Amino acid sequence: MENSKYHEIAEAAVQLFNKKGYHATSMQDIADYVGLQKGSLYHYISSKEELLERITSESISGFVRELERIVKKDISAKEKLEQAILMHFTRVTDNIPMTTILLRESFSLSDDPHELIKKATDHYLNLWSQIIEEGMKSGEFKSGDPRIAALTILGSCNWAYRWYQEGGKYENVEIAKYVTNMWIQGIIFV
Amino acid sequence: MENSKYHEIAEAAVQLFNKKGYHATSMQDIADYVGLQKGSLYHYISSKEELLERITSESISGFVRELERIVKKDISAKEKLEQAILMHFTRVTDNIPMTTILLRESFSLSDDPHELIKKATDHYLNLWSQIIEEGMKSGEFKSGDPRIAALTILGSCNWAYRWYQEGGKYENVEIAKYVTNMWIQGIIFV
Amino acid sequence: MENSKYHEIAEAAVQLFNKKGYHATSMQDIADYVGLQKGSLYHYISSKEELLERITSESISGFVRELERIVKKDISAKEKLEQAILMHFTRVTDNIPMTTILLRESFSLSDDPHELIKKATDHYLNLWSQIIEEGMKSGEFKSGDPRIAALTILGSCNWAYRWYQEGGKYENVEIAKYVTNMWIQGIIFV
Amino acid sequence: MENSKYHEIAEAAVQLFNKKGYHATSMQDIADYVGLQKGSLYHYISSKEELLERITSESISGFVRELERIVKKDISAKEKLEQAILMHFTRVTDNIPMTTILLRESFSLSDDPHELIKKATDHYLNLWSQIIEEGMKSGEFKSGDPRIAALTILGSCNWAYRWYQEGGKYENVEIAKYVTNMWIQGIIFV
DNA sequence: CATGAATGAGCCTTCATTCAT
DNA sequence: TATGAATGAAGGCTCATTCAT
Repeated sequence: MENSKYHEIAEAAVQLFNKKGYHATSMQDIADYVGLQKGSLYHYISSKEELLERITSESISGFVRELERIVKKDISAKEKLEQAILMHFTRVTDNIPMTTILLRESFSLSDDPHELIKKATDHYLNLWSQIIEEGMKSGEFKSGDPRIAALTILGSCNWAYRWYQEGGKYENVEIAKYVTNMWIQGIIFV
Repeated sequence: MENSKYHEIAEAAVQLFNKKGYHATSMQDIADYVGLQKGSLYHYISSKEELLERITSESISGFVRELERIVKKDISAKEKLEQAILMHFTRVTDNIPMTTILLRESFSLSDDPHELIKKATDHYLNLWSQIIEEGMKSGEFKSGDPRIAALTILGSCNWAYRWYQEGGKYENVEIAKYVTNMWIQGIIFV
Repeated sequence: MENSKYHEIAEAAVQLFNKKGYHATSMQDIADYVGLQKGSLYHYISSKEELLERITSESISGFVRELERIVKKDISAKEKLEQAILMHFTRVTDNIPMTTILLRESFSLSDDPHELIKKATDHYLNLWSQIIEEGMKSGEFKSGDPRIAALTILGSCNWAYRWYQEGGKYENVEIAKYVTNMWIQGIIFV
Repeated sequence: MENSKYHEIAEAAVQLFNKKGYHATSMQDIADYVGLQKGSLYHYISSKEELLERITSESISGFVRELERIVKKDISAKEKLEQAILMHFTRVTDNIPMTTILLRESFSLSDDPHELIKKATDHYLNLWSQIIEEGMKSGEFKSGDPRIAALTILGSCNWAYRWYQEGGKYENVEIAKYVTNMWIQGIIFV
């Protein structure tokens, strides 16, 4: 209850950073959005960059948390990959504004916080690679470079932050399944 | 020879926009990079935004030009798709700075030039969809939504602007072939 | 009390625009005058031009307001003309800086605010013409073109912004009466 | 013939200073007008201000020259005044751009050249005052302050630079005569 | 808590002028 | 003469942040 004002501000930042970009959003914009004077924002946050830090780190943490859960499961690599793609794609598309900020704006962080995001992202990538490597070793997947495979799959899902629109022809889960299928079986008929 | 100063400036912009981002790059930065006073830049360009316009539109034009060449060829849809992926991936990775600016900064353009980029991008996407639709109709490809397939494949290649590094373990062409393979045949053993 | 800073700024602008001209006055000059940083001025105004707009429109409004009062009176055209000349001349000379800005700088406004000033000025001229036409119709005044007569009389008074100096040989009201007399009776002995 | 380029430049300055104002006119504007590069202008002039100096001093000189001719004539003060008003009004209206610059922009000159214009203007005013004083002494004119009378008459004529338009209802000479009449006889029926 | 005045650094851009060619 | 590259100072304005009230 007490933090509610902070969350209003963070939500304003999410919406505005998403829409206009981090640099193009002013503290004035945020203050207007929540109905405060811009000086008052500093009772809740310590800087504009802190907002970006929190948004991006919350965003990446969510991805990591979910993937860790999947990795730990006692299922085949193929099933893990299916679930990972499904999770990642729906998470991107369920939360376009935050994901957009994570993917497009985190490089605007200054060195230290940027490093934190990069580390989390790296960890996330490692979890992906692990799944794929597991499948390659077990013979489920064709052999190849697990890291590059992971990056490629991730890229294909991440990109959705640029094109997916709610209320379009398909639900995001449908698309997620389609994408999963493309990855698992390829696009060509055997 | 005569335009050389303009090209120096444009090149400086490419490097700096890539490294620091469009908003975080000042005209002073560009001037320092080329060894002029910042006022002097305006003999060669009319505004900072014009630089961004030129860089992004040159970048997208290159992709379009190459893809149009492929689309026109008298080869199977599968071959077109292979060539398209190869072309797109290598173009992204051969020219990381420009592609980064196209993909990350073009949304900082103001409305009119932004619209131009969006139109060109749309056209590019249509060409991709066309190839895929062709393959679906001919029975080469599994049926599905061509546009979503195109966006997914594109995303997987675009993302390389974030992770590909020259001088790494593999040449970009090798990776491009690997990615093509994953898309064509899937990641799973039959 | 609360607006006092805005008024200080406006007053500074009046003094400086009068003395140096609108273009030759910088925001720095104004800031120095009121003892603020130039960026701080923008808490009170939205642009340099806005200052000019307000000054000029306030100035012309005063003239219009006073003349409307005179026009409505139930007195002869001759008396109205006398009062109008007296009012206009003393208003010009009581407030040289503002009038100077109105007369010398309003053409520096951009199109839309300039149009507003021109409309108000036109209205003011029409009121003058009305008085004169009235006198011509009633036979008080020699017949002629009322608009040109009005412009000529106005010019003779306006010009005082260039030469009248407080503390000179005569009070402005004395001069105003003299000017009125010249207009009413001419300069020649009958 | 050789000076023709200089005169082109001066003419461009007259047109542009009149239309946009001295400060709002750039050397680039002038260069464009005459079809040179702005650097090339400096083969003909030494500075932007010099242009303003020449234009204003040429303008005031013309007025002085003409009035001196009138003052020297062996005619009555009344006739001199009539001729002076006619001359001044037609000169203003025959050459609106130059007169506009003289009347509106000469205060933008820096101290020394400004002083020259002020001296010439003062001399011009003295000639007017002389005529009027002569008439007052001879009993032709009502007695009063000759300088103030002169300034008032001048103002009424000068103002025409703001409102007179060629091709309007009346020729400027007609208006000049009307103005003369108003001054000589007053606006009221006896 | 909230305000809003104030800061000070920085931004993009303009411009009169100079000068080597 | 004419060019056009280059300067360097200045201009109006924005903005994240601070702080007394």
